[in-house]
Amino acid sequence: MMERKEHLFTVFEGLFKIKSDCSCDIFSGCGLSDITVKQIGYLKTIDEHGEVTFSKLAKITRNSKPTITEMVRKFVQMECVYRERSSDDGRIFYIRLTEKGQIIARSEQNSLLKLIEKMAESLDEKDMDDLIQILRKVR
Amino acid sequence: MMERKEHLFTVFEGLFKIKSDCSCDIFSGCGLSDITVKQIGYLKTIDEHGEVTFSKLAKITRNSKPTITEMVRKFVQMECVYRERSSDDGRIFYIRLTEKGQIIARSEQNSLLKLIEKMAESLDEKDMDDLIQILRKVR
DNA sequence: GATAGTTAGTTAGGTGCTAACTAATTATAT
DNA sequence: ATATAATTAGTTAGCACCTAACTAACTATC
Repeated sequence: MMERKEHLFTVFEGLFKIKSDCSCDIFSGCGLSDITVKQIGYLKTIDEHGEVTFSKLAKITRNSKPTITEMVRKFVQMECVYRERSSDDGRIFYIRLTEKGQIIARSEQNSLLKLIEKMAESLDEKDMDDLIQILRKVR
Repeated sequence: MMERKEHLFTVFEGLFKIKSDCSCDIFSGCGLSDITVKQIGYLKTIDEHGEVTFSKLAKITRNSKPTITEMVRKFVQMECVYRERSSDDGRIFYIRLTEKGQIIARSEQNSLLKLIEKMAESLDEKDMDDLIQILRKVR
């Protein structure tokens, strides 16, 4: 039993490594190797709330409006977001993710997808079905 | 095939979540919920090099000695390391990990181990063997 | 004299704040 | 309908704190 655990450990260690490498590739592919965890978190928040204004983001993240202004300025500079003026209210700007911003915001899913792709390349359909059946039992 | 990938995605998403939660538990269990990625990295470096002095750590990490002094001061404060004076040379201090420091340094392995334990609880021996056989094919 | 580690002072960048402001909208009075 | 007061959206300026790192100078030890 101990040996099985060791083998499992080794095998999963490898999987986690692959995913981590995919993640790094995503960031450096976007020219953002040193983006911070906080910044990624904020991009995810913007992604999760489709229609987000400065005031709304300030409320969601519990930050002040000037903080959001500065953050968005940086993201614009990094080409992760852009401002879109509302047609209904001349004061309002929506914060929109660029293509790059979306990639970063979804880096977690994207790197996991890459891992799944890699697995699909190496495994046949039976293997995958078995894998799904087995792993479904883990809570 | 697409459906299999989706199922795999879902199942692995769950596994990654479990591991991530284990990781967070480890840090907050040590009273270090807000330890930085850099700090964890340095503790790992200290862990990997058994016998490490200030000069050596400065060399390994490509930092200046005062930087190491300050970093170690913080880690001492966080109760992650302690200084051990060399008996051979009064100038030399070894940087040693405390129990807590070791836990943090090995948080990656520890959280993965917790995940493996959790899996061992849910799976019988055949399942585990199958799992190992299947996942071994992934490169 | 050379080396191990420390202290003093500094810089850069991330993260966040308050106070004050402009521009735009809404509410109210006439 | 128009004018004015009040409110709201977002910005600018200045500041604070933190992490991470540096150089210069120093003390202790070999």
